[in-house]
This record gives sequence, structure tokens and C-alpha cells, in this order.
Amino acid sequence: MPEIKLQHILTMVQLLSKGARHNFVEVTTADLGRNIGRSQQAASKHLLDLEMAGYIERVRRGQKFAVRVTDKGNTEIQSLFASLKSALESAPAAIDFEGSVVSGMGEGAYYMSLEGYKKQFLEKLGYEPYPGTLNVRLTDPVYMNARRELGRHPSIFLEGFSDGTRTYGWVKCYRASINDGAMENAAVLVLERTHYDDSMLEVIAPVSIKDAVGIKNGDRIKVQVRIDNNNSPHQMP
Amino acid sequence: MPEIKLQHILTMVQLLSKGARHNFVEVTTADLGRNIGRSQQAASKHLLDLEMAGYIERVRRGQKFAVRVTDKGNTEIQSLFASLKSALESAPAAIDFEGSVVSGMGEGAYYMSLEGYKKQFLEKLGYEPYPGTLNVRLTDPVYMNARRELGRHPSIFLEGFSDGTRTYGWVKCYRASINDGAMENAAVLVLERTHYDDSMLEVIAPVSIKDAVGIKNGDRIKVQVRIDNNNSPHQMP
DNA sequence: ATTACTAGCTTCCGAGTAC
DNA sequence: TGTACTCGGAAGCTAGTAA
Repeated sequence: MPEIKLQHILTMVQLLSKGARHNFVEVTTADLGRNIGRSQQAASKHLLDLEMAGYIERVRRGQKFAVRVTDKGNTEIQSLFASLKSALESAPAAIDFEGSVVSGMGEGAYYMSLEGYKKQFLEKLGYEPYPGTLNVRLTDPVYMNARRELGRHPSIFLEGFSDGTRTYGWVKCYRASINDGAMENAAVLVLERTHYDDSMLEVIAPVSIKDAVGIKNGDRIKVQVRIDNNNSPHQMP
Repeated sequence: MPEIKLQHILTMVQLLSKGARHNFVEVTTADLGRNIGRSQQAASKHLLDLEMAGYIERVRRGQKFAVRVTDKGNTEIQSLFASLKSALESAPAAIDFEGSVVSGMGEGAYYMSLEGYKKQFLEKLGYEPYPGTLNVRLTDPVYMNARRELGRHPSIFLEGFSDGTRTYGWVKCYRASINDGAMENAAVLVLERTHYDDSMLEVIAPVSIKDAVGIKNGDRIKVQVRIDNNNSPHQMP
């Protein structure tokens, strides 16, 4: 929507930051050039262009000029800025995965049902997981790569603990939805111990995911992990 | 500080708004070109440049590419955006005037001492003005021009009133400081009735300005009117 | 359908310099 | 000191087109 040329942005911002919104401020083209990282001649040209476009006004002041940003110019910059802002802020913060359901409700199920994790799930995630994790096998290298980097994002962090006999590592949880919203309150787990397999995604939910969305082993499944700031009561290495 | 080229901003923002921060998203150069208002070829070049600079990564996906913004690329855009934001927000919102003190404590003093105004001053400005306005004669056309437009800014608005015999117009107040901070709690008045003289600035304060800053008729004086959102309990035509 | 190369045009910039 | 002109070169863009 904004009509202003990209090259003029820095010049306009520079003028505004010098107070040229409401006052005529004295700015030399040499100074201006220095500030925007261009030559004096370029700055001079910018001012001429901007004046021609009605974005600034200038009045002679002895040998120099005093410059003020017009309403039109200010509107232009603000609207450009606003549209950039909204574009950046509306950026969806989610990571998509796609893979196939594999059987694997053995080991994971056992660990996640331990009291040391269960009470943290309830407290931090808001529910106790249905016993057993759903395992999703990723095949596309793009998804495996994303899986490898998943743990770097801010997470809901479950502390590790010890039961006297052995220790259990931390768990990072990421809220996720299944198959384009068929289930919204799932969560993907990143475990401290399993750095061994980047092609596997472990998913939990308050109920049986297979039953809730009607899938069985071997079916394709989509998992969308939300990275927005919902997750991050804690942040950890 | 940002190293990214201005021409690439729109491209990066477009990618980010499509979710390319966390996922590889499929974007064709033709679509991208359309979105940034350039040709398909230009978009293609942008992607090549950005990839070369390490701001994005691409993977072939059949015939198309899937694109993701790297950490470096995201940092670059965010920092550019942040510096623009801070430059725009730090922009001083004040209008400077300079002129000479003239005698003129007659008429203004009378009006401003009317009960209908006095109680509004106390309520909205926080003090009762010292009886009498300080008049400042502006000579520079730049200041006269600014004076003419002063009333368009958000103000502390005093309602007009009637005493049964005649009516008294509204008054807009703008907090102001005198001579670079020698006095901080002055206020400039814009009266409904006086559209007749753009070269005169009427200033009030809780005490005698002349005494407080040590000036007399004929002296040069600087008045800085603050336009920030401090003023604007009301807004009015 | 896609990406991206080439050629040619336009825009932008910097150096030199007039005023 | 200032601004801003001309001019040559660099950068950016588009159209055409190859792959």
C-alpha cells in the first residue's frame, strides 16, 4: 500500500528522529548523507525527491535548509511501518510435521506415567496425558531437520527427578494440534535422553489420539507444533 | 547497524508472514514477485541474493523450492525493525518557537481571570494561572506558520461558557517550557476568537514568567510546546 | 508448470564541480 | 561553508527465453 520508495525510508526516519515532524529542523545534506550511509549528493537527491512527492517541506535558512516532514509524509512512513509490523506480528509461529503413525506405546507410556512427570504435566500442561505416547515416524528430511531443532524453542519445561534408584531427565513440551485441528490440545515431547532419533515425534494428549481422530498404525498424520509464547513458563538449555 | 539491503526487506517480510520463520514453505518466485510488487525475475534474484547472504535456506521440492528464513536472517530483519521503531518512537514531539517578549498583559489577563476559565485551568492544567498572559511576538515566518497550525494538535481543552450577557470561546492549552527548561510548567494558549494574529503566542504559568526566568519586554525568549500525548484529555475541532 | 540466465533499460549513487 | 548540477558507473529491474 505505501507509495514511498524504499531508498527514502532511512532518510525519512532520520528526519523524524531529529524532530522534523513538528518543527523545521536544520539538516545539512552532508550530515544527512552520513547518517543514512550515503553520499552528500545522494542525500540531496533524496530531499529533492521527497519534496517533489510532497513528503517534506523545506525553507531556506540563510545558506542551509530547514526541513519538516509533512502530514502526508508522516502518514506514509507510519503506514509503511504499520504494515510491516502487522506482517511480522501476524507471522504464524508454528512448525508443521508430517509422518506416519507407528506402534510404540511401550517405553514412552511407562515413563510418562511416573508420578514425577504426571504431576508436572497436570500442573504445567493442564492435564494428565492419556497413558502412552503416540509415535510419528518422519520421513521427509525437511521434517527430520525441524525435529532436530525443535528443542531450541521456548517450551513448557518439566524438571527431571530421581526416585532414589535412578534419575529421569527433563522433558520439554510443545502444544500441538493434530490433522489441521482435528485435535487441538495435544503436545509434542522432547526428552533429554532421546537424542538418538530425529525421525521420531512423540505426541501426548488427554485422551487417546488414535481413537479421538480415528487413525491407526501406518496412517499419515499431520502435527502442527505451536511455538508462540504460550509455551514458556520456564526456559532452559 | 542492519546489513540487509533495503530492496530485500519486503521479500523477507513476505516470507516471514507466510510462516517461513519456522517451516520451509513453498513459495513460487512468481507469487513472491506479485506480492512484493516486482517481477518474477526480481523475486528470483532476491532469493538468490538472500540465500547467498545466509538469510534464507532453500530446499528443492520437486520443481519448486521450499524456503525458510534462517536465524541470521530473522535477526537481521528484527534488528532493522527495532532500530526503525526506536528511531520513530524517540522522535521528540515538541514544537519550538522563538520570539520577543512584548507587553500585553491587558486583555488576556482579564479573560483568563474569569471564573469560567479559572476553575477549568485548575482542574485540567493543575494550577490557576498567574494573572496575565505573557505575549511573545514571533517574527520568523517559520514560527508564524507553526503558530497557525498549532491548534490542530491534541490539546488540553477548556470549554467555552456564557455568563448570561455574552459568550466566551473555548481555549486550547499546550504544556510548554521556557528558555530550554528555565521554566517547565508553562502553557501556551490557543483561543477560539483570536484567529487574527499568527505572530503572537500567549503563554501562562502558575507564577510570573517574567520574574521567574528574569526577562523583560523586548528580550528574546524560547518557548517549546510539547505535543506528546500528555495533552489530550479531550480532543476537539 | 517451475527457476534463473541474458540483454537492455532505468534508477541510484558517488565524484567532481558550479554556484 | 552550503546545495545541487552533470556524468560515468554500479545496482536493480523487466522482458525474453533456456532448461
